[in-house]
Amino acid sequence: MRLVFMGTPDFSVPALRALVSEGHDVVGVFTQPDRRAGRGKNVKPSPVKVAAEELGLVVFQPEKIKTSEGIQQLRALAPECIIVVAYGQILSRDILQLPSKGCINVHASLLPAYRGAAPIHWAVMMGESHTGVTTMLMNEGLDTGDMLLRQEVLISNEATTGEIHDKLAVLGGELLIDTLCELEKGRLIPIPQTGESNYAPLLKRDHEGLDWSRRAVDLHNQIRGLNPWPGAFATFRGENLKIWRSAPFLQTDNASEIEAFSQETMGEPGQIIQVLGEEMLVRTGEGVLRISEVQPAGKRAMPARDFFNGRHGQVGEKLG
RNA sequence: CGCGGGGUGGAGCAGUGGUAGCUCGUCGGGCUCAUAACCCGAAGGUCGUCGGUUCAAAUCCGGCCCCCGCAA
Repeated sequence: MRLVFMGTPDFSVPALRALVSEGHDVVGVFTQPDRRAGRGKNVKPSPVKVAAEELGLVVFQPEKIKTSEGIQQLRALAPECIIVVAYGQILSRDILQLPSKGCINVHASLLPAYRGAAPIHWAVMMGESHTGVTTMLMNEGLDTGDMLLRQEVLISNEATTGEIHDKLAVLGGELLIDTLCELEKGRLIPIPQTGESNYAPLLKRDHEGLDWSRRAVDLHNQIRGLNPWPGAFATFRGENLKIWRSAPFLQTDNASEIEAFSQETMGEPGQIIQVLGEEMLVRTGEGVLRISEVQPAGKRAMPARDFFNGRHGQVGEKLG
């Protein structure tokens, strides 16, 4: 089938590669323009652009695809179907109607849950036990089109957004191939999205701060949900401190730790109860959080104990 | 030239001109029913790199390499 692919970040790359290796005719790839990004503000191509060029595909990077120029480029390619995987631009009605077989989107959630820009982050942060990928026929709403196929995955209690992201990126590619296969056979039955939906908005700075009066489990979900990007942070002696790895304290843990747990009644949320092994034990609004990996500004990530040692930390000091 | 922090024994840090120190770890010994707790002792560093200033540099000056936070 004659396809146009639209995508931008790492998440989109496995899908693009899958299309090519399955022999689909990808006649053009649309991705966001190169932007100044990172330290030093150097211009960087998107991951999709890098992959597309490596695969020898033609790349288009309109600033706004819905302008007449973008639409003309697209029309000239005469795609039968447009595949969209995290492109980052809204497709207007005339674009949606351009391909005869419609526009298919791969979205990283089990729709209608977690529509929007950051579905994986939010699913992990909310402590969901599972999530998945869904393919759908795009319409003008935000992730509201009729669903085609879906694939579920489990989110373990320790899983990070990064791990789920990588898993879903690959599964998304596979699901896309299946979807196209069924589409060609005319066997797809679009299913309207019904039931409760919610949104997973773009992450903002205030989603990253840790509030120690929350429950240890919730804090842990937030921490792994923001790993490896952008990272949850607390403060120590007024300086920002990213918290990368944690675990809520469990009663099944060993005896010496239960002793620590008993001290929970003493101290306030955010207070460092003690340092055990590589971990700092911190009192929260409910339960104790074990913090194992942190990163001060300007430094690389390190075991919590090393951080504590280097600062000559005192038990009883508080994280903000 | 976007803003900024940093490269010091295995780890994390202190140390702004006069032969390097702290916490942890490691090794040996002791205490203990026991311990990641406590006590005693020990090993381990060309202070990122190249060059300059100086009687003398981790500390001052210049070049280079590398790591990271913010912002995007």
